[in-house]
Amino acid sequence: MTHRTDQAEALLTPAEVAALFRVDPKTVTRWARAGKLTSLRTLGGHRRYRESEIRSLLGRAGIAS
Amino acid sequence: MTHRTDQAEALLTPAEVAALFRVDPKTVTRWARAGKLTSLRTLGGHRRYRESEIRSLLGRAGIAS
DNA sequence: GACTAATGGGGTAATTCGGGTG
DNA sequence: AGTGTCCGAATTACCCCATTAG
Repeated sequence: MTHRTDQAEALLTPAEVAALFRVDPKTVTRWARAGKLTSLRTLGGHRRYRESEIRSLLGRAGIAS
Repeated sequence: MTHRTDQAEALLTPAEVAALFRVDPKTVTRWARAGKLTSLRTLGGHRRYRESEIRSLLGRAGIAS
């Protein structure tokens, strides 16, 4: 392995997160603004979300079905 | 030891940078053209990016706005 | 030299951003 | 307080094909 991409963490787009929660992408943006979600930014300003965090949040809601 | 990277700067390919930011490789190219990223060129004209710079930009994770 | 995957350049859809509004 | 929608502007994604990387 020549190239090391160690800290690579899976990221999700706003649309993907919105689909998982069944909400509008804009709502996901509001969650990020409110600090309820950790968001990275592309150099163009678009948000990316940590898949691990999303899964974690979804898991809690999923258990209590 | 695979390579001697003593004094050489670690470089990343467009695809690797794209994967880290969860964007299309073409988008990384646009960032380079816009001067948002430092890019070296292979003798054939393909771009390579400094891993240190990329990690620095990604390091702004966790800073929820 | 031949081969596969990736990149560059260009154009054109699809998302996202931000603010404002129900 | 929380969410969905409309708008314009900016950013990103997907399409082609010629060239480069390995």
